[in-house]
Amino acid sequence: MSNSFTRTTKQRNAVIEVLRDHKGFISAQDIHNFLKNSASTVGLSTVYRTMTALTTSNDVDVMLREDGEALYRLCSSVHHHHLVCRDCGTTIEIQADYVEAWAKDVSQAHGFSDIDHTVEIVGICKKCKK
Amino acid sequence: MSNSFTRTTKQRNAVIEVLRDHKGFISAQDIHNFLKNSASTVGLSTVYRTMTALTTSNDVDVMLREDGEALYRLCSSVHHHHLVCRDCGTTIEIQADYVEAWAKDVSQAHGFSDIDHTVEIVGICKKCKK
DNA sequence: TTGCTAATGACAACCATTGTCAATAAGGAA
DNA sequence: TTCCTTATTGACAATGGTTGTCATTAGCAA
Repeated sequence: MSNSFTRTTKQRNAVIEVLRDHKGFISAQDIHNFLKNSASTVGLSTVYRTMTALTTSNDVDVMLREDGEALYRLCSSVHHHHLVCRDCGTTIEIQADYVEAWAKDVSQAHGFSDIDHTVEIVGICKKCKK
Repeated sequence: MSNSFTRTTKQRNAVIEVLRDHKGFISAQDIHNFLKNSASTVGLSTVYRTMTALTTSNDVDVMLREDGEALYRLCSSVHHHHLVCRDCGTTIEIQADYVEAWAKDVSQAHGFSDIDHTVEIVGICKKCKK
């Protein structure tokens, strides 16, 4: 955790706690709702601010759902992609050097520079298949 | 164009015209603004309705910008990915059988089924590099 | 304990998108 | 061509996620 907070607060810890306990991606709204029904309430603004900070420091990954809502997840800091269950949200991090190389090659071949890429695979996991 | 409209209207033609003339992705709001300053005004609701229909019929690709706003683009109907210029929006369609196969392999290896995947490469094109 | 100020939270503001509904117009029938 | 049915439109309201505002609160260093 290499975030850029200058102070430690219980609110932030509560948010990070939720992220830790939650396997898979979760929205800011859901984090807020979850905490509402718990001992430590945290304001919605604070949840958003915390997510922005954690995103900037690369402690969480962001993913956009089809309707545009942002989903967050604690993650390893090395570059990776996701295999996400459409049903339960369970997420597996994937590393794929070949895909990285491919993205680089393709873009260079077309004269593109300063490349960034997104690779997400969404499906139904074994558990939800039943 | 295999859309599911039961009638032809000038509004819809105007929207499709804009998509034709625009190289790269464009938002519904921008299509609306563009038409506002032209001969044929089209209501915002109609733009959205048209985009929804064209998306359903697979005549346009949708892409979500970082802020969650949806961007649209006329496209070939075969499955493909995009190489997009962050600056001018110019888009190149990419086909990559290897990546398809990889996505399938990885997900099967983890017990996932009913797979869908997204691959987007964003960078700066040659023209904008200057 | 005190003081500075980062951080919080309630609420308003923003803005893309969707819903509503009366008015309009496409296009087949007569 | 004219009439009629109804798909489509457009102005406007409503929704909902996200960001901005600002007075109040609370880390934490001295």
